[in-house]
Amino acid sequence: MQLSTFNFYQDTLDVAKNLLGTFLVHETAAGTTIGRIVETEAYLWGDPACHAYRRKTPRNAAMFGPPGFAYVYQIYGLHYCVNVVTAPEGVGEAVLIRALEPLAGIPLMQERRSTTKLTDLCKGPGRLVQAMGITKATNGMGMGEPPFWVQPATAFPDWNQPFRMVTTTRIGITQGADLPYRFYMDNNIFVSFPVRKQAGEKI
DNA sequence: GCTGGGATCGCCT
DNA sequence: GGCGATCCCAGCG
Repeated sequence: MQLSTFNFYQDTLDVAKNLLGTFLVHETAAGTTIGRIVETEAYLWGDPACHAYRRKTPRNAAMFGPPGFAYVYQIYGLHYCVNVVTAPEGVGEAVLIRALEPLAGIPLMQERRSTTKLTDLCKGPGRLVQAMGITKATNGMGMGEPPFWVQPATAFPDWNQPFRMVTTTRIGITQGADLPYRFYMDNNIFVSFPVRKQAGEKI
């Protein structure tokens, strides 16, 4: 399998858009899982919803590192979410991966998630983390090479289908709630909240 | 040093 | 659709 050539050194909003259609691969002792990224959100420097907004702490330290590394954090004391760190070292920006279309290692995902329903495996940031076997130990790991990496959309031609991108506001935040920083594949059943305020749309 | 809220999910009704 | 679980840290005092 070719190694990743995904370019993490882009504007964070471009990384969020360009991650759609790429493949997230995780090799573990239990097996390899692969999912197609169908939903992302961008968190920018100076954005009040961004975990790096205030200052560097032990929790958000990975966000301040160089692009292409993982930022994993615990939310609501229970679940974990995974981000791709972007922006130069010292600048805390990242892209949250919110949903995947399960493609390989599905039995392993089903075992980890305790369900066989395909749409319950990776639909939502906490779920995909569990299905892929990502833990807090993944925090700070590189995402450009095994065992955990992003494959460009062209890596698996059979799974690389065309899609239309939808831009909306982000999920579950109060600060910066009106910013159009969420991107997902139109009409994809693995997207977590298909109906949301879209870019330029009035409520 | 205490308090409150958060980039969520699963179970209940 | 509503709620409880339960960790990290910011803000206030």
